[in-house]
Amino acid sequence: MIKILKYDDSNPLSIKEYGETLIGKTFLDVLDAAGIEDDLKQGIITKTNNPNYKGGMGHLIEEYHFGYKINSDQEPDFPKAGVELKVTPYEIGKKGGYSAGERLVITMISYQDAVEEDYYASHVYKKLVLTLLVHYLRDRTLTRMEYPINFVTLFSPPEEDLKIIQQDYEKIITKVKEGKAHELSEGDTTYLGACTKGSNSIKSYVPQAFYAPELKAQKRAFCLKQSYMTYILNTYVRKKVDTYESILSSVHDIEDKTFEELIIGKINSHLGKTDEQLMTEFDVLPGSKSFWSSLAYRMLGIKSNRAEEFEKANIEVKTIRLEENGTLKESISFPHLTFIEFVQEEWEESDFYNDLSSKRYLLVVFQKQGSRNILKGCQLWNITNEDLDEARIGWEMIQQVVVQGVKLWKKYKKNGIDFVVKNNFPKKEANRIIHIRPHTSERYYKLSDGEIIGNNPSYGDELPDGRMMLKQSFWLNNTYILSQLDDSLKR
DNA sequence: GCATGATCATGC
DNA sequence: GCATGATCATGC
Repeated sequence: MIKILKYDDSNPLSIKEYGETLIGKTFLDVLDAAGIEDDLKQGIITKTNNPNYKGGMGHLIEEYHFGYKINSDQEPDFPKAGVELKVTPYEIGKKGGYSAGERLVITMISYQDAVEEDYYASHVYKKLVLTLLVHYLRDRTLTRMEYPINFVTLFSPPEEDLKIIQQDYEKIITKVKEGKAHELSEGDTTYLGACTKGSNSIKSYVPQAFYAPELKAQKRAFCLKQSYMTYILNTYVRKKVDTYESILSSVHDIEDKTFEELIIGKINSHLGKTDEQLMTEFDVLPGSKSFWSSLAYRMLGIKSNRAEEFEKANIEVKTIRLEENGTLKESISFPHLTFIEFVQEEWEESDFYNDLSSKRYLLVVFQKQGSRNILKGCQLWNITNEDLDEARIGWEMIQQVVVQGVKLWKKYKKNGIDFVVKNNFPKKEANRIIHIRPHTSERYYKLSDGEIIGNNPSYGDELPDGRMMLKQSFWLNNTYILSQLDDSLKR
């Protein structure tokens, strides 16, 4: 049977226009519109509603709206038009913010074949240079078939982004060529990442057949990072104008150096200056909470404390202040956890894992010298897979304590009146990478005998057994951060 | 000297 | 109202 397509599959605009007829429909509506017979329909619904059928949403649109059979070859979905179709979720947060629900997977990284050296001729480039983005709202109170499709957008990354993506691409294929695919991590790069693929991490390790057959590496795919997709969603899909200042003034800034070199160069051009000198130079007032961060952003040429590229790349600026003797007092905090969710999480799906593995830091290092702080330099840092695995052990130990029931007891101070509430979480030295600690304005506990400590329950977090404990956050150990700094920053 | 529980203070 | 950069106070 020859199927007549309802659009011109060699014309991107025609594909887009036909795609736009999806807007306002749910996945169920799409099936209905396709006139699928009832008995067949029930099977499709069951299959698509199964959360383990990850590609289900996309397959349904390809097959029942656009009317072509899915393929897993590396060409764009509409080869004659050079358009790739991506069906991808977005979410609306508690405060009304829109964010991408997932990273956008482009294509697998092959360990079987030689890498594609020429970026512009690569499958990655062909697939991401022109994409029809179909965004549906992932509202978890509904079944998958009830999710509404609300945006259809023909998207091409801007020139500057394509250049940064090229630099990311080179970085990834270089590691693969060196037989170091096992060292790949999504945090290594700026917009284009090497994300893990395959549900069970043990099973998804395969030999690096072409470049290092004796070494296994986790299966990975090229992807556009979730942070990047969130920016695209808000700027190009929803067309909101609340954009951030850009570090790049044009693509020329990164023609003869990489984006990373550009960033590091901008900071390092101020090497050896004191906080006082920088303060005067950039007219930043001392005493504010954002003082250190402001200095860093001004050195990058940004007037606010947000930069477009950093939002897209999920890069966080952290100023590190070393003591005169070279030690580091502060640890780095993460958002507080929610115990009820925490006890049910698997490491690789956990909030903390997602945060820690996808985040990259621009560490801007100062060292105290007398009453001043001297700029020692900066470093783009993200955690290695090995250290991530060590963090997992710490995380699991903490999780075990919550599962078994945290022990809480009062310890009175010498005055016999004041007390602190102690707990049996693993101590900081129990794990090289992370520890757990509170991070709130006040304390709040509800003990097993019903006694309440504190005034404001919003500082407490419910334990699985109904008691409440002061909200807790994961922290990267100060000693670990210090160990990760380049030697040149510590001298 | 440092870990740990706690809290201050700012700014989104 | 809350998250988070920053810092404190106690006690081992």
